[in-house]
Amino acid sequence: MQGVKAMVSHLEEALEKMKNTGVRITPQRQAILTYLLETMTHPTADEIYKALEPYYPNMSVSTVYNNLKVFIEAGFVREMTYGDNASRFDADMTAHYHALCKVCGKMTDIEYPPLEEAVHMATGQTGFRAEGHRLEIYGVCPDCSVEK
Amino acid sequence: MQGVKAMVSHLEEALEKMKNTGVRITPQRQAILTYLLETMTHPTADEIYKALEPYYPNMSVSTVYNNLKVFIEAGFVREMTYGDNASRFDADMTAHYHALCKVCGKMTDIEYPPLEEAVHMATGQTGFRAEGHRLEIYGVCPDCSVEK
DNA sequence: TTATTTTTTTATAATCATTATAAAATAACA
DNA sequence: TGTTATTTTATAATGATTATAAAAAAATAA
Repeated sequence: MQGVKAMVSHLEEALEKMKNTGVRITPQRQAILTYLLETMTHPTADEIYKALEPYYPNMSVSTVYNNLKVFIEAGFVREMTYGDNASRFDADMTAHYHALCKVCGKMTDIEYPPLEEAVHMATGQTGFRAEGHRLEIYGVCPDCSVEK
Repeated sequence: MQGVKAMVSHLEEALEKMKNTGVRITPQRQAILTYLLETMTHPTADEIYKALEPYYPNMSVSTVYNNLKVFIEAGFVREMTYGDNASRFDADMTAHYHALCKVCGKMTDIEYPPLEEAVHMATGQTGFRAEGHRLEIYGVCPDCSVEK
């Protein structure tokens, strides 16, 4: 949870960085970024769009998507992807985790002792009743590291 | 990595359990499950469909989806979801993890020391060059635990 | 300032994974 | 064998995201 002060400075920092890298600071961009910094709910693109629609009556959903991509590339925003790839299925029900290659999309098993402690701490902290968890490493697989 | 022996027994076990719970063992079901047990590539629904198409020329994609759901409910298969929900965006770039409520969809922050060790071990094991990682707890949030 | 160029936004259509629906096929059971 | 329940198929619908092209806005040059 970040305070108002940190939030404002994050906004200023972001605007500064955008200015320096030649990315225009449009009203829509400022609104989307401000909304993301203000809200704690990890909104979807559509939620952002709906929240800003009253203030920007003819803003397009594309604008939200386009600018989210800009922010992600600039490192201001992080995406938790659930929507742009197909689900993958695994018949190995033993406890294990996965590494995903961002180049070729390959998914590799990781053998690692279950993160009981982390899960326990998380449930205590959030009050969640945990039914499962996933750890995923994102990066480049050895095959894709070779070339280039 | 599971051996052929374990695989066969998993198949038999699954077929047995299906028989006991009144789920019919159709050729398509057996083919999908066998393929999932044989392959190590964590295939998508479409990959499964394409792999089995030559042998079952008029099988439908729906059949793949339907039966994957059956297997998941029976506990034979696990789904790594990337495709049935919208992405969520977070402007808090500090290292933290998330808990997701399967009832209301709410996403809650978890403060936890970064899993450096797990990531390090994973990169050593897989040869991946890691650029990031995610830990997610799945379960029911306190609000949704109350009612029912 | 005005004209020109570049970037951004908008509106709309296209794509892709997934789900819903209903008819046809199959299997179980009486 | 006839009847019922389940499963498969084919097709359409949905929903998130991306692509495209024209319009608008901002930056730059003259």
